[in-house]
Amino acid sequence: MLSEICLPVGMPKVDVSRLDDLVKTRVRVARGKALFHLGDKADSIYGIRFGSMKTQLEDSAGQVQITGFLLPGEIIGLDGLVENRHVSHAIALEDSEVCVINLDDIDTLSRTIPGLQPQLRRLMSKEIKRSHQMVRSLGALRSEQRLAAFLLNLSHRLATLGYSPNEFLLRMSREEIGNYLGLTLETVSRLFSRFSRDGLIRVQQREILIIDMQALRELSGTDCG
Amino acid sequence: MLSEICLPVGMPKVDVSRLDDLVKTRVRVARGKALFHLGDKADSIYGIRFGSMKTQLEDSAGQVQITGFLLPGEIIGLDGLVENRHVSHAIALEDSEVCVINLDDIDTLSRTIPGLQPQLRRLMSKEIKRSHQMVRSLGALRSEQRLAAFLLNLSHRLATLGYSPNEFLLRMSREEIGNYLGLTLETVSRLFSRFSRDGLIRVQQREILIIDMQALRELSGTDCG
DNA sequence: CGCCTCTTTGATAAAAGTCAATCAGGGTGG
DNA sequence: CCACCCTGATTGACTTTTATCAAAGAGGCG
Repeated sequence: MLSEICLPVGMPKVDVSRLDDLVKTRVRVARGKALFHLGDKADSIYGIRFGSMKTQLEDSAGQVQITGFLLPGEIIGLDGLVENRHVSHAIALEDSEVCVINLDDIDTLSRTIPGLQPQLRRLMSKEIKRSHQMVRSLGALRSEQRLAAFLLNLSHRLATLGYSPNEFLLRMSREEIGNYLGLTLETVSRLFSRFSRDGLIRVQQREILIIDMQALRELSGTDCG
Repeated sequence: MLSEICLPVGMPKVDVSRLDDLVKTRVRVARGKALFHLGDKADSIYGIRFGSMKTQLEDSAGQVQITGFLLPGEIIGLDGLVENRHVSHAIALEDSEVCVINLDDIDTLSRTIPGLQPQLRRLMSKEIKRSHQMVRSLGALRSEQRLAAFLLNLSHRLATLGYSPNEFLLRMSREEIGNYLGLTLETVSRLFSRFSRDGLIRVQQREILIIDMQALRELSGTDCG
């Protein structure tokens, strides 16, 4: 159950009990607080149990680039395993809880659970794929396409979690969306207004109601992303 | 030696001979030809031995987004391990050779070589990190900063390989650079001309001579990227 | 109530894209 | 061997997109 949240894809049932050893620790992170900071020692990765987080890079001048918004079941901290130092900050968008997966424990357990390493590889590969999609979005799409793709992607992930794909609450500000999508907050706001005017969505502050999913898809020029 | 090209970072000497088992196969790829295509079965990753390649996404409309330019010693195919299907194309920019690393072999060998899985994890984490840097470049930097960072990054990687950091040959067209950086080929061309006019570089077709590395660094507003 | 943060909207400016015309090299065939 | 052609690169004129600056509106909370 817990394991399914943290390492969800395709494990045989028998192994699940042993997998629980992996996720001994849970950590709560209050809204606005950091799970880890750039430079922190990274000997674990984290699976979100509930809540939502953002990860962001920060350069020497203090300028920030958000690289992801994470939902329950998704894994955080995969970019810190090069030198075992986190290269980004992970900050909670709302009160959240994560489970801690120690990497040495993975290596130990993987001696008796052959499927474990390929499993972790899949998770890392998925993050690479996601990140490449992000590059595509920023490199090839115009602002309205990016925002449409962003909404569809959120919608899709929320649906996977059993929530409504049509109606949801944004956990991030216009500024954070803009930063993530390489746009200014004003542009994001204007696009929301335009989508609303064109009957694609209803938007009131952070509440989103998707009215015309198909039109959004066509606008985004992509499946999700 | 060969192993160092393919899995280069920090392995104890004793293991090297066994690692050679990993890289039994080498493949040559002629300029313009693909090492693999989107949708191909992905049971291996590839280390570039010599030459250079690009990886690119392609959407249903055929539009392409280049996600990376790869040099010798770098690993290709890490984004295909989710469903064991490649999600990108890998195309040689010049006549190249790669070594093939089978993933099942990694899992088998890792039972006797404990450092192997963490090693692969580092490689994957590095790709995630690189990709996040790319997101930052596309999301937060202006065109001239992106191109400056691109040149510095190439310079740095070539220096690591023992080549001159100041003088090198671009293996990709203006169009490919533009695609990669989210710019048009005209913008890339204009920027090269401007950098040249401002005395930062000398450029003749695809030959690049970096004259003022420090100024490029300041322009890019970053260390490398 | 009033302050504070977030959001919306407008006017204007800057950045980068588009369209179009040359220009330069490299290779091919006469 | 040289002219020509084809691809890739440069440059210019103009347009579109998006950012910037500024002001006002909406909620939420002390």
